[in-house]
Amino acid sequence: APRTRAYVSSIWKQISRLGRPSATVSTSPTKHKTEWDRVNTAAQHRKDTNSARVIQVLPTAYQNNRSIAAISGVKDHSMAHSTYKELIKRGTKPDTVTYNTVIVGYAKAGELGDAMDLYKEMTSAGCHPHVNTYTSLISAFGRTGQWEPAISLLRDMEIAGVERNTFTYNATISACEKGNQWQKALELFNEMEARCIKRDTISYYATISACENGNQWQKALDLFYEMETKGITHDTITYNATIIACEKGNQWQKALYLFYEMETRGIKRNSTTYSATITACEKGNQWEKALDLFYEMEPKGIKHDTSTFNTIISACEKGDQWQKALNLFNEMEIKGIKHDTITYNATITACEKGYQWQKALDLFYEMENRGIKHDTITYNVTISACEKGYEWQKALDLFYKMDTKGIKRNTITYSAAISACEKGDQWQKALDLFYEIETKGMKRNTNTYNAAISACDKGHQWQKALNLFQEMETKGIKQDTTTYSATISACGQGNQYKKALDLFMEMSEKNIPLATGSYNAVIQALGSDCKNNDLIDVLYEDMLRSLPEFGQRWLRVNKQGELDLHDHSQYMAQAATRRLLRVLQTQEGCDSHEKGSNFKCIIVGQGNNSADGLQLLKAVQAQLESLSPPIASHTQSRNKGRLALSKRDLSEWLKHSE
DNA sequence: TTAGGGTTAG
Repeated sequence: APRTRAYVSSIWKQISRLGRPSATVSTSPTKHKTEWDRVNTAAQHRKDTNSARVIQVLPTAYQNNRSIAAISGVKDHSMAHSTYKELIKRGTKPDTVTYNTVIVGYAKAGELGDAMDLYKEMTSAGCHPHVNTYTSLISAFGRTGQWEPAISLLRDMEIAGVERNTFTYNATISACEKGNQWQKALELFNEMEARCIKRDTISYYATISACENGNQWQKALDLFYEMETKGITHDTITYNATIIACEKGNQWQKALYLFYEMETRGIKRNSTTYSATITACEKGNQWEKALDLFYEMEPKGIKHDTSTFNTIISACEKGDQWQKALNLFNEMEIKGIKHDTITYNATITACEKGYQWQKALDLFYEMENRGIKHDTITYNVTISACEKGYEWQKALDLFYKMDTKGIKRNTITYSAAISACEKGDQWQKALDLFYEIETKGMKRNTNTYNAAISACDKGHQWQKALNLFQEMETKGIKQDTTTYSATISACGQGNQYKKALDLFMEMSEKNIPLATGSYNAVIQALGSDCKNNDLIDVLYEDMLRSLPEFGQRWLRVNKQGELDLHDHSQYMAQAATRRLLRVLQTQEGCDSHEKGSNFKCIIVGQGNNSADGLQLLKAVQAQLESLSPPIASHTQSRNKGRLALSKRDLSEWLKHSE
């Protein structure tokens, strides 16, 4: 750079020799698009319109090239570009060096169309591009993820007989990495060895990164350890890339291992290292570890900035720690670290997950006041937050506001809005939005279908739900647990218990994981339709076996005398109540009159699957009263979620049923 | 006289 600066000043001296331009001319470069223009203006300023003298400033191709290079190295490329154009207009013939220089200038500026035009012109003019010119072109394509032209340039070199070196290959591998072509990257990496081209740290780095992008953490790790055997030194960046590969592959322990290895090997950790490791912990549900790492940074002299805060806020969000996320958000304020769109998005997401729609909305509007830009993600998560809070109209307002604000919607936006309609019992509106997706040139995915099916379920449109379900199959869209649960539930609403049961059985056949919702849906369908309690009880037992967290609740029945019916639907709660009575009947180590005496209450708090807790409470109470002899029950005034059974009635019933 | 390759994060 100092050398180039010297060229510039020498050119400037040449220009000045013709008469120093006035201050107004020299200090306002924006007025002059080219150096040529500047010289001309200077000449005119002196009332010297003898263009021949002006041309003398840059008379030969040699000097032209120096000038272009100097300008493109020190100033901006657009200036080199226009200087070049000006020279060509004046009849200067470009030579190999001119071409190379200008192409590189274009490539650096990302003007790939111009660069390639010149590249073709150069080749047809019989001038050969230099290795470095190729490399810079490949690199420029790579930066925009265009791996195909990058590779084709590499092949062009072979045809033109231009020797390829480590730099060229590195740039091409990097292009494949950016273009998500990990196999191609690996091929090129192997090709280097076959052609005896030395691989260096960057070759490894670029290939590891490509594997990381392609979710090939194992390959990335292999390459990382291969470096050691080949005597290529690791540095902070290769460690970072490998940690990121482990993070993406959900290998948080491996990421952490590499993180600690850096310390023992004396390799400096920077904020990227911390951020990547924190993200790895976040993915492994280790938000506490993530926080430890975060607070370890400052004592180690690594400053927190917006990015590291963004990472840790996101980790707290993933760990369902919305309050911690908000605290960190406020800590930034105190420390004077700027919030950006990502900070807000992560914090809003934390609030959304914590069902804090009001806070989410506050943050959304705070952004407007502070001039921080909203983007698609901001809208998506805020819409979701409103949806979760049953504020479906607010959600739709935001959805439409995107139009006026010129913010693009994506499939996620639509899914969120459809879910909001579902919450507001607007199934027609939900379907309208669902069909709008394709007309806007976007693709529907599992989530959009799930949202639409759920809306149909809520709107008692079982036939429509089933149609959508089948449409997924014909279109090859993956059906997941939610898809099945929602469709089963819709079938239940439409008194199609056979269909519901078929779908439920199909889940196991297709290895689709069963969740509470799936059991809830099928039991609900059976309960409301055929009322086959034996079958329901079998399914309930099956659930206790396959979902251990539910099985564990039953241990509390004996230990604490409580039965927790959270997340139970109405008929599932009744199945649980029947099971409770059976359990109490067979309680061991008790005299018959003691059976059930330790039992305190049934917890009928509002579960996710009970739209209102009272419904569940009433169902269980009615069931107990329908027994013979009936069992009376009552809630405590301070906690409506706990239903206590009359001790006398229970003991009476147990005696009676012996 | 010219010219090249490397970091994450919602």
